Amino acid sequence: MMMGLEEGRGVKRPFFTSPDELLEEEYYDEQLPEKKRRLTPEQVHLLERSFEEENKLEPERKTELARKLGLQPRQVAVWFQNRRARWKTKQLERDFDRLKDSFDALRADHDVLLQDNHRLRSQVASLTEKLQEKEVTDGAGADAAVLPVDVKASLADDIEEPAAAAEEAAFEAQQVKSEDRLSTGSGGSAVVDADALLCGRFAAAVDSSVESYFPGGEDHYHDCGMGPMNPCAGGIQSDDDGAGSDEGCSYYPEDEAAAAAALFAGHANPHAAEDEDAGQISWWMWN
DNA sequence: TTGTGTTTTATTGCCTCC
DNA sequence: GGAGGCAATAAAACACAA
Repeated sequence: MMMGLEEGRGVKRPFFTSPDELLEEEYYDEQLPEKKRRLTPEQVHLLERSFEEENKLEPERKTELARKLGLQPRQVAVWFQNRRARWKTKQLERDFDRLKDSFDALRADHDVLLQDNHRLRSQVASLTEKLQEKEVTDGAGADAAVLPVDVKASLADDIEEPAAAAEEAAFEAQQVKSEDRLSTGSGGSAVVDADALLCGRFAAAVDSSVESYFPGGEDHYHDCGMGPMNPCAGGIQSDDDGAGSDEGCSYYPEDEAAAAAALFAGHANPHAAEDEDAGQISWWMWN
């Protein structure tokens, strides 16, 4: 069915003929329609420059470019379509890397705070033990002068409660406090508050991160980098230019942003963070 | 040389906007 | 309803290791 060039014409044409040659020989008009041909470096360069200026193609610009390049207007349109798709793919990879870095940093922060939590619990247990020994040696009634009864009861509860239950309480506290993270909280132990605070920080960081990655507006795709040299993206460069000039924005629509935020918010739960190796984080982040 | 993976060009079908 | 955009996909061209 598919006939090769050599079979069809007897001559194998080099792929990188110049635009002039293409024009002179009415190259594409004469070619077998089913054979794909790569564009010349000059053609690609001009197309890239045009894409940097504006990634969408008005009809006049399309015909003008096609005339300059010796291509069919349809080919120019297809090139722009594919170029937008490549740009979007790269942007997706950059967004993923940024979010992963943010998550890794927050997880490290969380781990440090969990260690602090554990250390402080040990201190509380040790001090309470000493207090109880002192009660025994000093006799009944002396403890009233050392600590109020309700404080001692609270401490004892904290010590006796299993770690998992304490963290559950921390998560619940976080849910309550997440709406007012910066207020000076009271009620509940400082240890638990620290954990809850972390959850709040995580959620706040995710909130701001997601907000920055998925900025508001009806059309992020066009607002961030897909438009003509917008300041957010810092301009669009060709892939050959290497690093992303079009970093810093996402093309995610709002519903996808919300989904990503929801996934992150799920990990404001310390249990989820601890179990993440087998949990949804690993699924989302590394699959 | 050949097998395989990647990139590029092009098509198709669906969707949205005017 | 037509034009144009996008996602998914096919297929040719290319790169490269064995």
